[in-house]
Amino acid sequence: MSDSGTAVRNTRQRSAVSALLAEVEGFHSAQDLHAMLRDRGERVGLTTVYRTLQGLADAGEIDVMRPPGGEHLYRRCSEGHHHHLVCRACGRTVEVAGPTVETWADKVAAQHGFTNVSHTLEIFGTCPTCTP
Amino acid sequence: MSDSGTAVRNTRQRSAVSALLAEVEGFHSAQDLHAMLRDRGERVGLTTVYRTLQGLADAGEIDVMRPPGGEHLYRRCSEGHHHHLVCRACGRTVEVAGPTVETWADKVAAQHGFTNVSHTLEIFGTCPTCTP
DNA sequence: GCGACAATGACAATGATTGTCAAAAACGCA
DNA sequence: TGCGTTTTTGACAATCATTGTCATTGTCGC
Repeated sequence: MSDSGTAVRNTRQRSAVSALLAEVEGFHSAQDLHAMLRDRGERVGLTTVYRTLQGLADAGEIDVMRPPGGEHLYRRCSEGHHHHLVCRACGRTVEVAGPTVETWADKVAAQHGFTNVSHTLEIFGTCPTCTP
Repeated sequence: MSDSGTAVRNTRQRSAVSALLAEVEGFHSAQDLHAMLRDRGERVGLTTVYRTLQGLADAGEIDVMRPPGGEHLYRRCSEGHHHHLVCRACGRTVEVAGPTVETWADKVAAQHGFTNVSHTLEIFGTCPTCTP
């Protein structure tokens, strides 16, 4: 389940998506990224964008967020595990690291005998700029 | 935005959904709940189930979880704020309270000047029963 | 009891995501 | 380097939960 025969091939489309993610900031939906690629002149199918993003997410190279609004948002993010603080009004995103939370989550899970633990955490609020 | 003229009326359908949620255990999707209501002989439209669940969620009477699989899951849960530890294999759910996390989230948000803060946290793992 | 007004519900619409499958491209190997 | 195998691509259809619509119905204040 880790690196059996599945040889991942290096294609122009995959590179294009990776390159784009390396340049843009903030979260973007798959459709959003697809549109940007087309603006750049890169011809990549929407289906391929979805699949590439899924692959990158599986590989841990990008982060997926599911805001309570609808679409999945993808973002290339810094190494290691961290979480996001998102402004409800303007969408501004701050990356926050939370060793406290990591420890707590692992501890709680262990207390209940859970193994192979992962977790997701998003914090939503109104940022200073958007506060009246 | 809190309790202006919007008078919430007490209807048979709303009671039915509430009553059902009070009896069933674990998380259920809207469609799931709708099917259960029909089995019970309660005639409630799917649209109404969705709207009622939304209302209850807004009022904080039920909890919404968005598992990485698709549908929203609703559950009547204990008072106060808490989170969930979910088994990837069997779906068993454990309610966990995390004062540590609440504090941490609020603190981090405050540090960045965010107000009106809320957060979502789910922990996924494999429960003891499902561990080989 | 009556009237205003929110709630209901059948149905259509939306819209993101996934499935399909033939054609094209990439990589391993000789 | 050339060839064959195998993955990948991409246009389109399909899926499916959720939301919008709007005429009708039921509630609640008075």
